[in-house]
Amino acid sequence: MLSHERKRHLLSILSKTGSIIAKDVSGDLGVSEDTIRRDLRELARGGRLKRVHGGAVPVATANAPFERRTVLSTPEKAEIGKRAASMIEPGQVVFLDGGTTALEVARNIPSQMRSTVVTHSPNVAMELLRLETLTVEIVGGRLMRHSIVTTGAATLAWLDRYRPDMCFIGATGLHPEQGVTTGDSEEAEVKRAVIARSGSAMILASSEKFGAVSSFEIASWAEVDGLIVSKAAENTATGLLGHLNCGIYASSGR
Amino acid sequence: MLSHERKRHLLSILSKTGSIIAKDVSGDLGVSEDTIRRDLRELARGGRLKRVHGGAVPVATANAPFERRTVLSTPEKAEIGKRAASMIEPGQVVFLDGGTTALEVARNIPSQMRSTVVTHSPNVAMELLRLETLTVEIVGGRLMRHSIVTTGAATLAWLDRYRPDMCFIGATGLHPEQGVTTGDSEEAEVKRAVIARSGSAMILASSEKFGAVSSFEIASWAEVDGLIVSKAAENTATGLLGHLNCGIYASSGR
DNA sequence: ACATATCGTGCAAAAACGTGCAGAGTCAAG
DNA sequence: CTTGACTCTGCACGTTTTTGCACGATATGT
Repeated sequence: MLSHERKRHLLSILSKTGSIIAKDVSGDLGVSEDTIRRDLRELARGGRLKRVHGGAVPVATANAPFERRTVLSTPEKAEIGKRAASMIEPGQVVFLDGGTTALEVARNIPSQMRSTVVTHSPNVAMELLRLETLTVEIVGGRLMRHSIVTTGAATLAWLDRYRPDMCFIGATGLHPEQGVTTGDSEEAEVKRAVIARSGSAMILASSEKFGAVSSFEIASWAEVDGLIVSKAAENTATGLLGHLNCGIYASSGR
Repeated sequence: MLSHERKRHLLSILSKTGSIIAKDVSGDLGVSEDTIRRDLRELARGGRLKRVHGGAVPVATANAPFERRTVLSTPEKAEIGKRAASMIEPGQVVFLDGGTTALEVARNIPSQMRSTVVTHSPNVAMELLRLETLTVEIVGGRLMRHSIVTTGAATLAWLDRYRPDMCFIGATGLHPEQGVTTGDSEEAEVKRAVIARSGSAMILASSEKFGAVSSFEIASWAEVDGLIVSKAAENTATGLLGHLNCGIYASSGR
């Protein structure tokens, strides 16, 4: 057995069982403990594992950069996400906005779904990679630190290439007279542009946005095709916005 | 038996069993060990395999199923990342590739750095958001599931808008004669395009890539301005690639 | 604190290595 | 057909790497 092979075997044991006991391995491989110890020392020098008395353990998993921003997600948002995801048909091209609710949409797309999702949010895109049969496209541009979406002239120019069947857009204000609004002008521009190019426009509407108005208009109600709300918020939504020519799609509950 | 035939046989053994032991093969084929060793040396020179004491193993790249997940980041990559990050000057526009080593570059950029980083990898972009004073831009396109970068015609078209001062590019093969290579043609195209548009091109070179050749060329050595390596790998790098007109930038150690 | 297991280092034998060289085979020009 | 240049292969020889063992030092557990 080649020494290189032996080292690979050691790393493989480590990743499978989480630890190495020098004596056991030396028996299994039919070489002396000294040899195993030497191998372990060299691997440790290369930082591939951590040497301990009696054997070795995996190197400290201090680097867990994932989930660096533990997104606060509420049950309501998850419910909306599930309802929105259920509207996606195979073969469609769908635009998905950024934000926590849109992330919930991504999380609830059924596996094996065969369609194309376009997004301008890197963390939504990362979440979508979970789905093996999905085509994911990212719209580039300058990345906004707070909302984790791309915006700006570049993003707008890029968007011009897409004509999605449907889009799911987040908003911070949903007011019967003031329309759909959000708090950042750049983001509002992107959302406007997406809605203008989409076959149908769905707003992800968590209940705390009802009746609120933010500084920048995304769309009037005439431009919006549907509102996705939780079951608990259905009545409130209908009371406030039901007279508008805009479908209200409520989740069936948990 | 012809030497060419023998070499094919060697490669076939390698792909089947994952390693070659010179003595065994020489016995099976009825030729001397010297001949096998010569063959192995030549194949290694061409980057088709990696020579080790006692025989040969596959060149360290794509076909390592279990290492893919476990070896997310090694100390060597972190070291390279730190060295690369230290080369970024305030005010510069820098392109950062995708991949684990590039991610380490992102992690090691000092806070308060005022420059612009362009990347086609959403997870690198997410990491860069840590830096409050940095401007981050994403190059859009179709997202590759495996490598987590965007590629394709859209990405290439978009790249045309950038002229970075410097770029940091990952690769899976670094061979004195075969140049810089990687395992996916779409990714190779993007890397090529970036290098062509950058003031200077730096390759993130972890040691297991030395002497390896992958299927698609990224650049010849003439097009590359520098190689970033760990301290431990500096001598190997100089020995193998030092004669090329290409700077070797070693980290100062941990 | 003491017994036991494990560790690191120095050392020597064995295995594998690279290199130079010579014989055998190949091929093309004369 | 002969000759000479060339390549491929195996062998000899000195060098390097790997490996197992001995021995004193260090860590672990009761």
